[in-house]
Amino acid sequence: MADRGAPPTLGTVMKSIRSRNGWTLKEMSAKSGIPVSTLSKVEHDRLTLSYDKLQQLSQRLNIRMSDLFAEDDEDTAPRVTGRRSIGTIDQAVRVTTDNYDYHYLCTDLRQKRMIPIITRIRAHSAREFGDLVRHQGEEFIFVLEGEVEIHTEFYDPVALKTGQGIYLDSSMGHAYVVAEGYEEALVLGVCSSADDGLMDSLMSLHG
Amino acid sequence: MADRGAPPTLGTVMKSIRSRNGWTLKEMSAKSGIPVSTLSKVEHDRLTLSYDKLQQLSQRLNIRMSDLFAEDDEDTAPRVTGRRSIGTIDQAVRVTTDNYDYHYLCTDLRQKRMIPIITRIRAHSAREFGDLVRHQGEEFIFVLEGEVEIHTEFYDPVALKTGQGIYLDSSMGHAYVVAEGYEEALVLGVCSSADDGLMDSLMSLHG
DNA sequence: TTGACAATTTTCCAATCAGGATCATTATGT
DNA sequence: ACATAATGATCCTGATTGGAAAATTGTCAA
Repeated sequence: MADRGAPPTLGTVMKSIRSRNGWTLKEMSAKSGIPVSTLSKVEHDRLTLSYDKLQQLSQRLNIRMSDLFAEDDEDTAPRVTGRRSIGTIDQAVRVTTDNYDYHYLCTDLRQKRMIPIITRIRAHSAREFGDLVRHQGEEFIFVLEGEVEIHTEFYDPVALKTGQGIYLDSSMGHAYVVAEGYEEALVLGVCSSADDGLMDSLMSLHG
Repeated sequence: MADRGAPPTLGTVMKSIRSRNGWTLKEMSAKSGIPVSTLSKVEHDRLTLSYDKLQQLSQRLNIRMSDLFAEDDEDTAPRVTGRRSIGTIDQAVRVTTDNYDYHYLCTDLRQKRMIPIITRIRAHSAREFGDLVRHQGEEFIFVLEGEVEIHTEFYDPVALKTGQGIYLDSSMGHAYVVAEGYEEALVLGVCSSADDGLMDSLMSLHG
């Protein structure tokens, strides 16, 4: 049944969690370590919880954060099948760092499983690049122009010509630099997981 | 990045989100609607946020709750820990269908989250192509050579030139055909792997 | 049905903290 | 020196926690 207008508050969610498990406020209080009075107030929307309490709740009650915040429940949210986004480099969201020049594609599409990024590489040596980069997830890099040298934590450096690609575990330290004899190189990268890029350490380390 | 003992506070998380996107506090403030002073305090762990602010943040910044709370998400954990695979078109696993000529890259790497495929397109019209294709997951297609016409279930056809890409929900019917005036087209596709059943459905539909 | 009586829930209150505005200070880069 | 970014220091209103006291609800025997 359609998710009728009722905007699910934290109180609603908490109450449903509690009754679903047949707990009294006292029991829930014991399990969560949050006083009965507070729980009561939350359930009546006279109060919400702050970060620490939410975390405490999620941990002690063994529930996921996404359960506390009303996110699409496959029961209530009619899965909109059919989204798409066209990505061109000049419509891309551009982010510049010392080593890279990122062009995030299709940023209008949220919550995607993969992040496509066109990247211009500037560094010409591992030394110039600096520390290897690590982040969550996996990535696939495909060379569009020039030639790229892939440095990783556990392998010897390897060169990729235009038209070649590499797939790697992003949590393994890695760095892409322009190969000998080239000024620049352009690659298409696709990163798995968490929306909106995972290039955190890139930016913080080399921004 | 190894999940070293560092206790992931809200401040830590927020800071990494911010630097990952290359935002200043001011920019992040504008995007999120939360004052700079508050953001600064949060990042320095002199403050946390309460339910409504967290929700506001997650909505305005288009990030998921699970990103705000650093919970190891199996969604983001690499399945190919510390591994890599180089993919060239001539080492690819080739699969031929009526409409496409697939070159599966990096097939030596199992259990990956994404499947990179170089595809040569032969069909020149939706009619010639036949029924639209549907399968689980999402895909990003990038045009390497020629020009491609993207037909989908819910959108008008659109043409992609070399260097352009499209990201779409694969469960929406789709078909790629060569655009007018071109003999063939070559695209790089990356499919989110829901895992490996993909190859089967592709092959059964067009084999 | 009524009157204990206990369990559960809600209200009340005090201490603390979140949230925001403003000004001062310290880099950093132009 | 100048603009921008980041941080710190106040100050203030309103929200949050949590303990304890009231109110509600449920149970059961007479």
